[in-house]
Parts: sequence; C-alpha cells; structure tokens
Amino acid sequence: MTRERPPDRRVRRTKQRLDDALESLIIEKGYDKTTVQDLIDRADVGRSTFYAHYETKDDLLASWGDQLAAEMELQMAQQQTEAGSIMPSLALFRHMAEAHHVYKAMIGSRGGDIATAMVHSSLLRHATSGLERRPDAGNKTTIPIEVRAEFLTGSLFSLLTWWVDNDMPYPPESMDEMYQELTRTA
Amino acid sequence: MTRERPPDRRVRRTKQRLDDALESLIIEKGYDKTTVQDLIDRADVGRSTFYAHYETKDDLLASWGDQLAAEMELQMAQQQTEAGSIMPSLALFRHMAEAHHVYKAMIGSRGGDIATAMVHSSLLRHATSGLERRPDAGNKTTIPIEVRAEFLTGSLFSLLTWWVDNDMPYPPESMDEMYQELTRTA
DNA sequence: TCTGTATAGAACATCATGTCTGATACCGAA
DNA sequence: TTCGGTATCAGACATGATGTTCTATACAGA
Repeated sequence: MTRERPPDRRVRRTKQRLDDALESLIIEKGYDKTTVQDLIDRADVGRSTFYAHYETKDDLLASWGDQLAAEMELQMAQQQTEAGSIMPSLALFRHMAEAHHVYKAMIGSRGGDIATAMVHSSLLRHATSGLERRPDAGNKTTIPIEVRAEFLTGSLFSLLTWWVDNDMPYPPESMDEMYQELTRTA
Repeated sequence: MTRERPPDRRVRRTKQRLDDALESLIIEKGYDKTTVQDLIDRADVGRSTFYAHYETKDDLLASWGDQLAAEMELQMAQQQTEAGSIMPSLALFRHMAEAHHVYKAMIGSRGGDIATAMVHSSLLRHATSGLERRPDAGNKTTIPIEVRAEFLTGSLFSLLTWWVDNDMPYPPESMDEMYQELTRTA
C-alpha cells in the first residue's frame, strides 16, 4: 500500500487555473476553437507546464469533466434513494440547469462528445441496475434489459440536450414528468 | 431560369474519386484521423484540385453525407406511405444494416456528429409531421409535440447507434418492433 | 535552512492546412 | 478536327497549432 501524498500546492494552483481557463474558454468560444495557446495564456501558465500535467487538450477536458461527473453522481445518488423512479432524471435536469452555460456551449462541439461519452456509461449503469432491481409489476415485455436500458438512457439524453439547447423552455420538474410519462413503457 | 449545365466529366471523376477515398478511409482509420493529404493520396488527386472543389475536409464529408441521406430519404418515404407508424424506423434499421461498415466506423468519431446532425433534422421533420397528421386516438397526453418529436427522434437514434455499435445482435425487424413498443406512449 | 521539484521562457522540430503559381491535359462545342 | 475554356497537376510557400527540450529560477515542504 503506497501512501498517497497530497499534490504540491503549486500543482494544485496550476491545475485549478487551467480548469478555470478551460471552462471560461468553452463558454466563450467553444471547445473546438480553444487552442492550447489560448488555455495557457488565459491561465497564465508556461507552455511546458501545461504539458507537464496533461498530454493533450482532450486530456485536460476529460480530467475537468470528471469533476462535473462527480457532482452529477452525487445528485443522482440522492434521487435514486428517494423516489422509486429508475432514472435519476430530475436530478439531471436540475444539474444541467445549474451549469447550463457550460453544457449549452458544449452541445454541438466536439467537447460534447467526450463529455457525453463520459456520462453515458454512468447513466447506462444506473438504468441497468435500476431495471434489474425493479419488481417488474405487471410488465410482461420481452424486450431485453440491454435494449431497454439503452432506450432509457438515449431518450433521456435527447431530452436533456434539446432542453438546454432551447434555453430550457420548461422547468426541470415538468421535463422530468414528461420523461417519466414517455418512458412508462420501458 | 438559368439552365443547369451538367458538370464536366473531369469534375465528376474527381468528386467520385474523393468520395470513394473518403468512404474507404473512414472505414479504415476513422474520420478524425483522416487528413486531407490522405484523401488526395488515396484519390490520386492534386492538392489544389481538392481545394478547387471543397473548402475543408468537413465540406467533403457533408457533400458525401448528402448522398447517404438521399438514399435514406427514399427508403423512408416508402415506409411512410405503407404502415401507419409515425417514424420510418424499419427503413432506417434496414438502411443502416446495409451500410453498417460506414456507420460503425463513424460512431464515436467526430464524423459521427456531422452525419448525425444532418440526419437529425430530417428525422425530426418526419416525427413532427407524423405527430401532426396523426388521429391521436384516445391519446390524452398534454406533452407538447415538440417534446414528443424530440423524444421519438432521440430514442430512435440511440437504438440505431447502439445496435450498429454492437454488431447488430438482432434483425432489423425485431429492433423495429421493440422501438414501436417502447414508444407506444408517445 | 536545505533539498527536491515545479515553473517560466523560449527555442525548436514537426505536421496539417490552405493559397498560389504556371505549365499541361482534357473536355465539349462548333 | 480544331479551338477556346477550364480542370488538373506539381510544387513551393505562408501560416498556425502541436508537442519537445533546455536552463535558470522560484518555491514548497521537511
């Protein structure tokens, strides 16, 4: 068991700066158009310093995205225990509402894919385990769980992105209700 | 009314070569990693020739994707008139099965986004008009058509991509049935 | 205070993109 | 078949982003 040493304060500062720079640049000009040069300028960090911590721009994005995902997981875990719903959809709608600047900026840019892929597996896990745990009262469908899980995940995603992209025309609670009703069959 | 002149035979040949090169390269190494240099090497075409016809790599992809979309539209239009279903899902599953090499190669690469975006609007149109035309027998939902259309489109997409990405474990007809059942509510 | 490590700054090689040139080959219409 | 218009080729070139490497300096933690 090798003891984890807390990172140097300088390292923490540098990473924090880069994270902040990334977020503001994503909102400002989108992930695609953001260059490494932009990042280190905004973060006021040396070029070699950047590459000392991250291999590529995508690497930074992934690391930054992990933090968002962690927050998300927290909120999802809460709803999971509360309601009997399979997907933690309400938590997701609320979470996206909070950070909507970022998500809207990422939709359509390549950063969206990376973020999407990161969250997708996590959501799919929720769906699968939720379906397995479910009493399945009066549900005589023969559709494999795999397919149903993918359906639940994909349709939720589509509503989430549509909603944010259209500047959230309905409150999170309404979106959640609609999603619940639309996926009654699954 | 300016009469449309058919393009020079040389132009046709060049574009055909580039289209072929694009398709084979997408399958071979993915869209992202394909460079303009790769394209013109494979197509055996001069660099300046490429830029005489397309502004960027994405431009070529879009033009090439239009052809796929056109084929798709054809198959979709047929099913539309036949069955009473809202979405031409069966036609889509069959279409993707035919060109699955290409689609699977594009899933996850940035090319996927561009292609996805192209098809998305077309599918959304189908969904919207289908919902408007529908008799709505015994359907007392208050969910706005916009949301339902997005739901139908998004969930269909997710099943399509999952299906192709997992090497089509079920026949197109089964996938279509499952999709129909899962979206009974909408 | 002292040692190890992170950082700055800048130079550098590499690679892909997109532009531009003039010479050549080809097309389609007369 | 000829001829004018145009597509193509080959290559050079400018540009901009990426990632590497170096040394001197600043700082953290013990």
